[in-house]
Amino acid sequence: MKTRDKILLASLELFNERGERNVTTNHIAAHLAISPGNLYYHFRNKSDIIYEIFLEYEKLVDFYLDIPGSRALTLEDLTFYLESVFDGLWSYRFFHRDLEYLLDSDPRLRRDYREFTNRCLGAIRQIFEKMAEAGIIEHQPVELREAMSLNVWLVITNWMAFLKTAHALDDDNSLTLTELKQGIYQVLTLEVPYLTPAYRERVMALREKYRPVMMQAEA
Amino acid sequence: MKTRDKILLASLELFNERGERNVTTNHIAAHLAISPGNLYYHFRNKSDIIYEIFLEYEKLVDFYLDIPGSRALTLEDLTFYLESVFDGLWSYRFFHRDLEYLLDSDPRLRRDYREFTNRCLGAIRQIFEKMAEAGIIEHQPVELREAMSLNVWLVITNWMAFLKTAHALDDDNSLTLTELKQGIYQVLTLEVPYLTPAYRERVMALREKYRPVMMQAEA
DNA sequence: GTATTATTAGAGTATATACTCTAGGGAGTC
DNA sequence: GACTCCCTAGAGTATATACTCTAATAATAC
Repeated sequence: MKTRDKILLASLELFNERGERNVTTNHIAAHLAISPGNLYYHFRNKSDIIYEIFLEYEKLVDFYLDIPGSRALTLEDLTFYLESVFDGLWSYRFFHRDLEYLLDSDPRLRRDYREFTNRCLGAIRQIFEKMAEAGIIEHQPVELREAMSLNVWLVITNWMAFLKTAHALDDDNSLTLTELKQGIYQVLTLEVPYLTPAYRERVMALREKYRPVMMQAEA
Repeated sequence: MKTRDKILLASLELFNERGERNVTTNHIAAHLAISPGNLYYHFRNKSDIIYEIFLEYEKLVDFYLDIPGSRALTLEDLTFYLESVFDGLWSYRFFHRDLEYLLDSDPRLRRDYREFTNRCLGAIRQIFEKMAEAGIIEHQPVELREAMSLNVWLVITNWMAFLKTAHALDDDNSLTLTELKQGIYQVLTLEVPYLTPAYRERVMALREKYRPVMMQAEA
C-alpha cells in the first residue's frame, strides 16, 4: 500500500480510537514508523488529512443514499439504508465528535459538509416520500415531513454522542457497532405513529430487532 | 465581584464565544487583566473551572425541570419548560460542543453528567406523563414513551450543533437565541402525531410560533 | 549509465499551553 | 510596629505540537 494511503488509514484509525484532538501528526507518523518529514511530504497539514478522510466518508454515504427513482421502496431497502448509514457513522466515528472545531478550522470542509448535510436531508425526505408511496407510512403535509426528516437526521448523527456520554462505559471505550445500531430503534420510533395498518406489524417487528437489551445502569 | 467569580464568568463568556478548545488559561487571565499566577491561586487547573461552570449549569436546569407533582400540567408549563431548557443551552452553549473531550478529561464530570442526563430524561418522561394526564397527548405504552423521551433529549441537545454546522453562517458566528429556540419547533414536531383533538389546534399554534422563517440557503 | 524525479529520514524550530514559584502588597489585629 | 492571612504579579519552565529543512536514498526515464 502507498504511504499516502497508509497515512490516511492510520489517521482514521487513531482518530476513531482516541479522538482527533488527542492525535497529533507526530503520533500518526510514529504509529506508522515513518518520519514526520515523510508525513508532511504527503500532506501539507493535519487539516488536509482530515479533509481527505471526509471526502471518503462523503463518497461512502452518497453511494449508499443513492435512492433509485424507478422502483418502489421495500422494507428491505429501508433496513439497508439504516444499516448502511450507521455503518458509515461507525467507520468515521471520530468525525462527528469534533465536528464544530473541524469546520471552524477548514472553510472547505465547512462548505462541503453543509452541502453534504443538505444532500442527506434530501435523501431522508425522498425515503419518506417513497415510504408513503409504498404504503408503509401515511402521507404527510410537506411542512411536517420536512421537520420530521430533520429530526431523523438529528437522531442519527447524535445517537453515538449520547451513547458515549450518557452510557456507563467508564472503563474502556467499549462502544460497539451493535450498540450503535440501537440508534435504528430510535429512528424507527419517530415513524411509529405514521405507520399504515398494512405495515405496522412488520415495521414494529423490524424495530424490535434493534431494541436495546438494557438501556443503562441505574445511578 | 470576587476574582474567583470573575474568572468563572469570563471563562464561560470566552468558552461560549470561541469554544473551550480555543481558550487557554492564559487567555482567560489576559482577558481579565490578571496574572496567570492569580488564576491558578483560585483554581487548580482548567478542568476545575469547567467543572464549576458545569455545576452552575446543572443547578440551573435542575431548578427549571423541577416538575411539581401536585397540579395538572398546562400548555403554559410546557412552554416554560421548553423555553427554559433552551435558555440554559444558550447560556452554557460551549458545554455540549466539546462534551466528549470534557468528559474524557474529568471523571467527576463524566459521572455527574451521566446522572444529570438521567435526571433530565426522567423529567422529560414525567412531562410526557403529565401531558397525557392533562389530556394534551394520548397515553402511550411505557416502552414507546421511553424511546420518545430519548428522542426529545437528542433533538434538544443537538439542535444547536446542527445550526452551527449546517446553517449558512460562515462569516461571523451569528447564531442567535431566537434561532436556537426554533429547536422548540422540532421538539413539538415529535409530539404532533400524539396530540388529542381537544388540544391539537392550540399546540399546533404554539409550535407555529417557533417555526423557522427560512430554513436554509440553497446550495 | 546517467539524469531526473519521487520518496524518506531525522534533526530541528517557533510557538503555544498548562502550570509553578517566589516575592511581595494590603488589610486587619494585637 | 509586627504578625498574619488573603490575594496578586510576573517571570519562568517543561512539555507538546505542527511543521520545516537538508541530505540522502530509491525509483524511473532516457
